[in-house]
Amino acid sequence: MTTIRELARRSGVSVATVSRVFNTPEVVSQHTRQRILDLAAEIGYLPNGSARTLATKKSNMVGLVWDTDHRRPGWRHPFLQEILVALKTALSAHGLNLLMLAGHDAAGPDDGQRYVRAVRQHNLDGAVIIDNGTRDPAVLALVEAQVPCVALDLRVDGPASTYITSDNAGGAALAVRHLVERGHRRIATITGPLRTWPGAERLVGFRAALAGAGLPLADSHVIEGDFYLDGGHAAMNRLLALDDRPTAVFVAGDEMAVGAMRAAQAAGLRIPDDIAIVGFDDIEVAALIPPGLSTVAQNKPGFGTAAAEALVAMLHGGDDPPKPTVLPTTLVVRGST
Amino acid sequence: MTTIRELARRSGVSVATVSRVFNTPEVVSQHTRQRILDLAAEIGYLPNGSARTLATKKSNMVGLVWDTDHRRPGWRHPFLQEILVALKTALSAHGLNLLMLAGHDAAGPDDGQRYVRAVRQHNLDGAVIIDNGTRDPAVLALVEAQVPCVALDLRVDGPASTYITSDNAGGAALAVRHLVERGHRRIATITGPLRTWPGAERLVGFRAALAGAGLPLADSHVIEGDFYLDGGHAAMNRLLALDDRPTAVFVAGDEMAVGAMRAAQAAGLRIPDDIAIVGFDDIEVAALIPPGLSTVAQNKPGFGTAAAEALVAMLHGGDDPPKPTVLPTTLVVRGST
DNA sequence: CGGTTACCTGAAACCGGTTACATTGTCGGC
DNA sequence: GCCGACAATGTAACCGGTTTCAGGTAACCG
Repeated sequence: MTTIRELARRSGVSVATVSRVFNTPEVVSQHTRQRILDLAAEIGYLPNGSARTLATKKSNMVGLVWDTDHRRPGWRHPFLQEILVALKTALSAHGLNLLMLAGHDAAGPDDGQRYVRAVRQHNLDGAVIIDNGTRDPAVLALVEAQVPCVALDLRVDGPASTYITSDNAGGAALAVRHLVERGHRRIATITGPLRTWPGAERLVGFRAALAGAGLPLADSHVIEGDFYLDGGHAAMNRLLALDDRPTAVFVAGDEMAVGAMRAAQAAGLRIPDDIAIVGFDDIEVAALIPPGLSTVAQNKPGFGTAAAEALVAMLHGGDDPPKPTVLPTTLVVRGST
Repeated sequence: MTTIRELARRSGVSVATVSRVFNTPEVVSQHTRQRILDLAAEIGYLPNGSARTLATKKSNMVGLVWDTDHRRPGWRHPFLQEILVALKTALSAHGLNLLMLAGHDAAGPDDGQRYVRAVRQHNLDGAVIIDNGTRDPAVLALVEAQVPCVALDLRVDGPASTYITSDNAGGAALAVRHLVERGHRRIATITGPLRTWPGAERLVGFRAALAGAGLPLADSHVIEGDFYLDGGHAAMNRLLALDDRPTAVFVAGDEMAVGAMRAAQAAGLRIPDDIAIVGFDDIEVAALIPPGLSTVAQNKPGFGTAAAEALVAMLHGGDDPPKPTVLPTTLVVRGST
């Protein structure tokens, strides 16, 4: 484990000069710089990150806040992996690493300050928050503490935070217009949890698009779901039991949509002839389950890259946080409509 | 940002005593300890992780090596999310955090030492490696550098490393015995990439179980796949074109199995009557795609918890690395057999 | 009552970097 | 020939902890 003093000694300069070679190379003469770099490569010198962080208070690490929903043990994010890949790639291009922060199951006190504590303790430069639908006070504490934050699918608002989200309302409208074009007039919806931003926005877009098409919407045709398969299944059963059963359903999440399709099929209905279904997300199963789920696709890697860019902008820029990013959605038509 | 000196000053003791309160509380008198702890809580003192790491050379962070396969942009791990949840939970119970290391797409030189560099630079205590099928030299360099490592589904061998894997051979045998019980005699297989440990082992188990049942295996009935949907599709088409077409196929990965099912269905075959299929993994789609994919289920969270335990054992234990963990597999029977 | 011993605490060196400030040497201009 | 500007480097304080070593006090013992 060679240190900076060792390298300085061997190259006959002071530690300050060596330090400058790595931090402000332009101020050290071409000649000594090259000599030091060569020697560094030869003896395999690596600056110690902790020492550097201690001195500069910058760690080049950002926290990843992604906690499970303790009320829902089996909770899965529909496309966490795609986000993570894109996020990691985009961050590491800027020399940033991702530290996964311990959630509510961590050791130690859980007073709603756990993320703030982690950030302070590790000198994290910022954080990326992946919403899990629980209104976790620890997350809010993070934006309140003015840690540079970018949240995914969670609307946060603070002097050092911004968020990334899909065009949820627009996507819902795409779905509605598609169904209207197919001739549907009685269109219902199974929403996400309305306390979540995507859940709420997709319903807003749905309502607006229906109104825009001059179509009525019965209260019974709006059922709040939970983004889970079973929830979609149950919600669809309630819709099917109605006297004025809809001919089409916009389901605000693919997982639920799959559950809804199964409920419809179990009830002996044919898709799309007896009932059409449009989902949201475009997860892998959507293409695989017969007759194919038409759905509103989200730009999954876009979340990761946009989050990274926004965060880097905050870290380097310094001034106001970037405006929220709204990722466009696209309609993917398959057999269910 | 209160420091240890500040806390020491305010509580009228030396920094050494404060430090001891947090590290070796038993050596400081009950009375002063309590006083310091109270004051610490009151003014919100948090030990600085970087300073601590600098002094102790322990960071309480472990690296997560999980890189994408650059030859396969869309590559997804079949159950990364389950592993991550379990891993994170189990590690944080021991006060350990997970640092996601930048892969081949990182900034800086890529000479096969990138993970070793990252470990040294951040003083990581160890690493968890999730195999991606590429024989990445940077991963091997990590175990060679004797960084405490535990690998998932990758057989590594070193004085400071161990691995976790499913009982791949046993699982394959479960599948074969199940098919034999159903009366099948001509059983083929679509394997994973044979350079991967699961790919190779599942074939070994398959062969052994067939032999154990006294059944022959034609060379043409073994097709090497790639764990991808399209690969499974193509491989199945090759099997279907054979003169002695098998009546059952053991497909060594669910993703491929789904592709295989679609190929069979596209060829007008009925599942399971014309051809039976057993997969491996038990991913979510397996239950959703009609008629339901019978499959060998892996203990997905088990990978994460076992990895955490093995790593903790290495970090605390100090002596020989723990024996490799082999997680039991179970057969899940659905409509495809 | 003197000498151990055990227990608690403090002083100071150290971990490996960064950086404000001081120093040295060169060069151009007058 | 002197002065100021500038470029290159060195000195040393500092970041916030941990830990070795030594010192002081009280209890215990014969």
